[in-house]
Amino acid sequence: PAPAPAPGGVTQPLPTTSLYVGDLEANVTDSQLYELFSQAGQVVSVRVCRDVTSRRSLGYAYVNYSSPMDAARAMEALNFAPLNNKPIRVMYSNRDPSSRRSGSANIFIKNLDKTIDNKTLHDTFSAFGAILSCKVAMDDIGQSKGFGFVQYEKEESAQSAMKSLNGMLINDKPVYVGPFLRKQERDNSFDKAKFNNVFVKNLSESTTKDDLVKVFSEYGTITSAVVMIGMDGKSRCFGFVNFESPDDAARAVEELNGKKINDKEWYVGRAQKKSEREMDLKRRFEQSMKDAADKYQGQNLYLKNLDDGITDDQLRELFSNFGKITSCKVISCFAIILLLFV
DNA sequence: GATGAGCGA
Repeated sequence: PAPAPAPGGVTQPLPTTSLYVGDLEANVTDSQLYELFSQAGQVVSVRVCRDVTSRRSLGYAYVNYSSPMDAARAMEALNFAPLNNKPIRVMYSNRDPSSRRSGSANIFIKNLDKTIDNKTLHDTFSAFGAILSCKVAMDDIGQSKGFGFVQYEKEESAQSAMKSLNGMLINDKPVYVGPFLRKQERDNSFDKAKFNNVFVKNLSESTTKDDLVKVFSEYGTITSAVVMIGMDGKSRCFGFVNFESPDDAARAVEELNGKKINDKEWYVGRAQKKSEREMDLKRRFEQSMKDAADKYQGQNLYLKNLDDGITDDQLRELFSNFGKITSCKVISCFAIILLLFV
């Protein structure tokens, strides 16, 4: 039996004769495990852990040897061996849950070639230090999903694996190797993502670049500011302000968004990258196409690839000879208008 | 494109 967690955060040496066997298929039995693990040496005991009342398998087991050599041999030989067609995962038993909880030295790998299996992943990543646990994510028929996980014993192994392998070609595919993050942590880090460039819209037509500079420089040093101007030379009533410091940009957004200036309620937010903006526009466009198709099937025309400066009125005039127009709207200056004929 | 599961008698 493994020792209980040591008090006071003292690190216990790993017990070298007790193995934890995880990822068990639900029907795997003690005797199957006994038979398999006996190949590596004299097994002292085997137990599939089960729910106390339902007796259903919890999907993991312990296998104990008397000789550390046998246990080591079993780890090496039987890790990822299939039982009931599912690869088992073998590690030393460690009853101290702290490293599991902290998730330290845990890395994530994606864009893996589908031919890379558990063993290959293990062999590739064990060059950087001792691995506690490793696996390729598989679908229900045992095909690689193209990503996987490695948890090292030591943080420095994880760091050097990330540094050395991120972006490297494995079987001709450049792999991503980065820290493992739970979904929530990923979402949070996106929220806190730093930005310098601020987008401001709903400006009054008379608001100039100098006005923007005046207002925004309250919050920090500005490296550039612009009010976007249409073909007609008039303000398009939006602009961008770039800050030297992301903290200042965040503060400006925080304090200026929704503020009334010259009778206009400004929208102030993080400026989207071009790709983000295009995605957004595309989504909105597809939605408005759907809505319009539902409402006015057969009566509307769609135009795309319009010049930025085209207005509702210009289009209405252009199409007016062909019938009565009930509505004519440029949905986004970048792509689309929708015309409705009766 | 993708971010598991996980420690007993």
